[in-house]
Amino acid sequence: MFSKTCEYAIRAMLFVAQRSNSGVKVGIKEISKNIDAPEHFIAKILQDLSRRGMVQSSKGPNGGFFFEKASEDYTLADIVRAIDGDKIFFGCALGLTECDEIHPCPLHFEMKGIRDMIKSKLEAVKLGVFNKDLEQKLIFLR
Amino acid sequence: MFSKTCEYAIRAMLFVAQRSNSGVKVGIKEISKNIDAPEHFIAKILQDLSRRGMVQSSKGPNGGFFFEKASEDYTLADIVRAIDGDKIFFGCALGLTECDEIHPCPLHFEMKGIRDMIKSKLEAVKLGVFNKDLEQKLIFLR
DNA sequence: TTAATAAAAGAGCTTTTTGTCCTTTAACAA
DNA sequence: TTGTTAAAGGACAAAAAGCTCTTTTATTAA
Repeated sequence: MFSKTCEYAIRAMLFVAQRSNSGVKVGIKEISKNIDAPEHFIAKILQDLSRRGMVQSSKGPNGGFFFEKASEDYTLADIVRAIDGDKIFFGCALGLTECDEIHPCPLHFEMKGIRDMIKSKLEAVKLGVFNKDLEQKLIFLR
Repeated sequence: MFSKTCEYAIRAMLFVAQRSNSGVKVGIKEISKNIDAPEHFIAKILQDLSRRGMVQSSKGPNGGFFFEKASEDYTLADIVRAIDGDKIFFGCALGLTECDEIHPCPLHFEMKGIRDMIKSKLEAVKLGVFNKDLEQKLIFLR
């Protein structure tokens, strides 16, 4: 469904969101441990998201990744779009380059609804909404 | 959503289904042209599906791929399972190795419904159902 | 102002996926 | 039986995805 990179990205961002909520910055090592993902790899991914302004970072002692208030308004759909593009929302399930209402693949109409559902669900989920459930260990990132 | 291999597989099988319906065997070249896919690559894919008995083939002049009656009862879900496995139906959207009702990832419950929909839709579609629409060019494989 | 810390950046490696090519085997027809 | 056709099989190549390592830069605190 998502690329591995995108899975890591979402898990990392949700983790930073939760910790950032308590006013703390988190380093790569801590993120890596808590979401069970390769350290250097998620470093790259967060670097990328950081350049896009979707997460903030600071270097040096007590540095790490964190969210400014506004950043918590990003949705899962934003992350997916940043990492995987919008193929999952609009691409053809059978890989046709042209696939739409007037030139549909056999699954076009069946899949339309599913894609729309995925899109609207991911667009409805802001990064901060899982903070409490994560803290209470009702849901998990690893 | 599906691997490229799986996209080709579905398109190739739907094409064979339609032609086979008219009692004709189709060669790799013709399939390749009609679904716009690399010749040698889909040869491999069909070889694989043929070994599994999901499509029939014969060598030599007038040889090619075709369906025995029973083969038209295979569903798109069967093809997907044969090529990509059942990750798309049961895997965790965020890539957790353990993700279920008692140890869910943040998206577990949201995604459950979507996965079930995909599964039931693909399981409902037998290979032959598109034959007429394909013939009438209401839907396309390239 | 120096040492320590932690992210940024760049280069490179490994594995998987996708795609190609060549030889072999089976079927058929002349 | 011999030549032609078309799939089967094996080996290999290219590209993308996933992952690692090392150096540089910025920040902080002693």
